[in-house]
Amino acid sequence: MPELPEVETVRRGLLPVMERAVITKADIRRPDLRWPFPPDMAARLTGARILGLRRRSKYILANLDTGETLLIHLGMSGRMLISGGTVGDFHFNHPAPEKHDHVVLDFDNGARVTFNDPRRFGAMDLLNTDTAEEHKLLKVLGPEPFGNEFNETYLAEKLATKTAPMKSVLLDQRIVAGLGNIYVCEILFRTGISPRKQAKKLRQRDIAALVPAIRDVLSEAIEAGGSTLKDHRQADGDLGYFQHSFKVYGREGESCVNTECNAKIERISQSGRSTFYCPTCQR
DNA sequence: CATAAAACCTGTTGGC
DNA sequence: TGCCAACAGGTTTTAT
Repeated sequence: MPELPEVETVRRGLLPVMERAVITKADIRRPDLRWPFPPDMAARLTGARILGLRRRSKYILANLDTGETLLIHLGMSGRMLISGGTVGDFHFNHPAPEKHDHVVLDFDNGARVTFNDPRRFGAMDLLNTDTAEEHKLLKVLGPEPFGNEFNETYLAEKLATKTAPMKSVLLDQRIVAGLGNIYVCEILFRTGISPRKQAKKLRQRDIAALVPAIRDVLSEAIEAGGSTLKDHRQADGDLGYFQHSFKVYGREGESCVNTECNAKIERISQSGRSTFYCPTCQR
């Protein structure tokens, strides 16, 4: 489900119910997702107050007042659903747990946050807040696309020696963090770069164009509340809308959106993932 | 080291 | 309607 825009949308949805709230109960309904949970995770979460929620790449990080940070990754199919709480005079009840509801957190404000993940590629872990960046899952990440570290000079240096195709390179979280299959396709279309193009063969002007294109596509997607394909929901249950703005993703066989272009969008497979692109507009 | 393929899971979809 | 293959938003691990 989630690339950076979806994760950011989920974070923003969780913020009003989780920030400053205390976890009154942690129901860990199975021992693992992608990896085993810390065996005492429930005890370490219970009674903790959430001081803040931030995002690093596709990870949500909840800073606790216990000196620990709760790390959350949604994998391919993970969702965070809010229930309960009080809006005005109206009190909402909690629904019974459903299939694939793996972790249920209750808060002192009456709200409940449920982690649901059918494919279980998601993850949760607890780490020391002071050394969070050293966590094995975080230390391998490249710069945030919106950060100052990510710029034309940096990208040019990273691409200079790579023989891999641009599609693979932009999916590589060590180069820039947060992009996934959908948004890489959209970014390459917007910049007119072929997904098959070897990274080292990019022209400087294309490298220069990539930096703002990455930021623009991600910003627009966040603005739209992410993309809803199969199961992405904002934390409040609303749908994202950016899927209506896809220019190539999922459009195999359709006409290219450029009116002066007569080509059809093609789908190819690159390192096991589907790539959608216009063979005429992207060179 | 760089790159590609396989692996982890379950659910949905489309073709026959 | 039923069955089965293909595919799905990710990322680590294993192989080449």
